[in-house]
Amino acid sequence: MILLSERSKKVLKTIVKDYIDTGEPVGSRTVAKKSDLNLSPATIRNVMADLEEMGFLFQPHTSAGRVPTEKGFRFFVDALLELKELSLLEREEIRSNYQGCKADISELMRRTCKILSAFSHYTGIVMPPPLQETIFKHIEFIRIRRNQILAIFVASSGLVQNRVVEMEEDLSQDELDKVTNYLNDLLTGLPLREVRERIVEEMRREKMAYDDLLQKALQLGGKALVTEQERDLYIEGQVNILDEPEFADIEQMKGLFKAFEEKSLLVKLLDRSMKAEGVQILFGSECEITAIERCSLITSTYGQPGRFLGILGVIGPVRMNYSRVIPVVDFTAKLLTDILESEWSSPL
DNA sequence: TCCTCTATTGTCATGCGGGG
DNA sequence: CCCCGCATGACAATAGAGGA
Repeated sequence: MILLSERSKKVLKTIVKDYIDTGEPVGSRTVAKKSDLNLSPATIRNVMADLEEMGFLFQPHTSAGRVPTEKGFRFFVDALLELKELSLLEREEIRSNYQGCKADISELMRRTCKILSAFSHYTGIVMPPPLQETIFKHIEFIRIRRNQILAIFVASSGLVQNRVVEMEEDLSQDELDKVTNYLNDLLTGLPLREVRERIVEEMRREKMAYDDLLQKALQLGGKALVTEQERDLYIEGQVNILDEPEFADIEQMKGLFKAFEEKSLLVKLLDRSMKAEGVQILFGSECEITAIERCSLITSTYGQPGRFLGILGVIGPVRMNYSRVIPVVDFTAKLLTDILESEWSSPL
């Protein structure tokens, strides 16, 4: 923990706040006026020089004011930030956004993402619960053309997933209906992570019975349901970031949008944040992704402690209104947890 | 391209108050 | 009474912005 005098803290706080408001470097005169310290600009300058030496501030050029560094922001959010509680009205407003989508998990995720983006005015991201944890409810196969079958999987959560499966051998729709019935009998009620074992086990047994169709059914089920751990990511409100002057540079912006597009990097980053409970803040370079190094990421896990289902958050400029966005992320995560606990985990 | 204007800085001499 | 630390106002230096 870094030790700073009360005065230095106040100066730093004033600078960070002002910088968040204006986006402009902050000069000693401004600090002298805006802080409740009754000191002259020359005195503030000395403090600012100290803070710069310690790495909390930096100067874009000699005749400019100071801008907080990442370290400055980090100290600000860790030690100086006063959170502004969401008003009752805002809470109600957020809650009302969930009306009527509780059965469908992808809709739930999409709305959560929209809420995050709308209430923060930045970019919302939500990583849904891993498919592995969902419970098998129903599967349906439809023949599209020779060797190609559309698999429609419905989880008890309401999640629906479509996938096109290639089969070496052709199956008629009639056969597929039998396959459908067989698999539904076999798998209903199982969490997806147990489906693989069940299929393997069943294949071994069916081999003994030499039932060709059932063999194929199991093969098909395996292809449709057993997936590598791919995780989807919902992103909403990318455009909001364009309003920020920091991203006026075209190259910067391109990189940022590319990062939004290939989600795998973000997924990795979010996975890392899954380890800790509650609200977390990562600044630019801490994210270890060059494209978003001018951004910061506020996340929170959702689900019960010890059994997190996923993670959600907001990406915005480092110069972000933390006192507002942190409560939005926190509240949304808790609300989503409640919704999932009451609707989603209940059997069928 | 160059010049002027403006904002901000660092530094320095000065003054003030407390402790020895 | 002197010394020390600290706050302050004055001032020159510097660099970006904007106009000719």
